[in-house]
Amino acid sequence: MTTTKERILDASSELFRRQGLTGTGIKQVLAVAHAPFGSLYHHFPGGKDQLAAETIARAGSWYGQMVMEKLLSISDPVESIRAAFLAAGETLESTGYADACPIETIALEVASTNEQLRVACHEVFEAWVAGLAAWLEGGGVAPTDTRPLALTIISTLEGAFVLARVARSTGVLAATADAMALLVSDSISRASRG
Amino acid sequence: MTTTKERILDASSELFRRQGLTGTGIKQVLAVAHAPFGSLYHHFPGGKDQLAAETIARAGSWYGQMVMEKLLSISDPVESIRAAFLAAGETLESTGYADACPIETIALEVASTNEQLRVACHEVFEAWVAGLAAWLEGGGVAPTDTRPLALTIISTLEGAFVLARVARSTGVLAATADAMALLVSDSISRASRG
DNA sequence: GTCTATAAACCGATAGAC
DNA sequence: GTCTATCGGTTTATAGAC
Repeated sequence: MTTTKERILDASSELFRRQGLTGTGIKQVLAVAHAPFGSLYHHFPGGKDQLAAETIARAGSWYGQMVMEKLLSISDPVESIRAAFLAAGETLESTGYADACPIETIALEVASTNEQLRVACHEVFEAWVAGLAAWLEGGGVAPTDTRPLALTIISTLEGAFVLARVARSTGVLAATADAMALLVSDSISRASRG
Repeated sequence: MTTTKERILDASSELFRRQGLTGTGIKQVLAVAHAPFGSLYHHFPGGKDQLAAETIARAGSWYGQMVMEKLLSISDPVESIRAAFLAAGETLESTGYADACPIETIALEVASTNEQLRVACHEVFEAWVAGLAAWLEGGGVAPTDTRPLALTIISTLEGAFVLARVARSTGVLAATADAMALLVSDSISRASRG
């Protein structure tokens, strides 16, 4: 059973991802959620900022889990990384180049304008980096390499989303998939050599 | 001598970069530009959309040229790429993590909401990729590798900007600088061997 | 407690004074 | 042609009806 608050957060997640935070009105969120206007301030007394903060944390956690599950489903880490980038491209294409990272647009909008939301976005990315670094270490990457490599992989995915969405093409995800697979492969073979 | 139109475009470039397109009002742009309100519709009859389109093209061209000049100033392509990433980090830090890519926030905002501006952003990125690919070929990268490598480098830089701005740290630019230098180095040595 | 009606401010855009 | 005053619409937020 879905509660009103969950429906509101589902709607805000989708709209913020496609239109950004400042580009989305709370009335539009409530219309999509099929909730009356006043219910927003009942469930989110802090108004739009609180809605945004909870949306960032919830959508960020959901997206990170989804990506990690995809990585864990393939045993070879090099092919896992490649598959994750290609799968992101397929999702993008099948949603009309709308559904990429749920917090990226918000992150750029708030980075210099809203300290509280900036920190909320940072915490999501930091959790992703930590999770990916741990997974890389389990896959045979040297411990000193895991964090820089995780930062690079997530940065590249986020940047590829920007180029792919404005190009309406998955080419950049194919190119970055190969590059990231090569970096992971290099790192593992360097660790095994000593 | 700076014209009113140039002052308006300078102001819109800075404000759109920091606050995004939907987060910036045209009244705020004119206030920063020290221009009266009516002058916007004199110089930009198409209103905010025309202002945005010209801002994207102008700021995008300026930023691409600036980065390319930085790349050309160092002879070794591997160290050029590393230096460009590190320099971007220094600029970011010295501007309070505000001045990154001038069109990235706009690109994500308009990708699914404004077809004309989406294309304008795509054209800017496409010009950057073509310029960087040509530069890489001149540096010894195999012709078949130049475009995928250019796409990867620009994607990684754009993504690193997102993480760096919300983290208020240049660490991700240091990590990605090393990774991109490694990719370029690998590509050049692969070309020279085969 | 759920929801409607409205407030106060701001948006992009335009008409028209000078 | 430069600029001001204002339009209609929309924004977030709140007050209060039921």
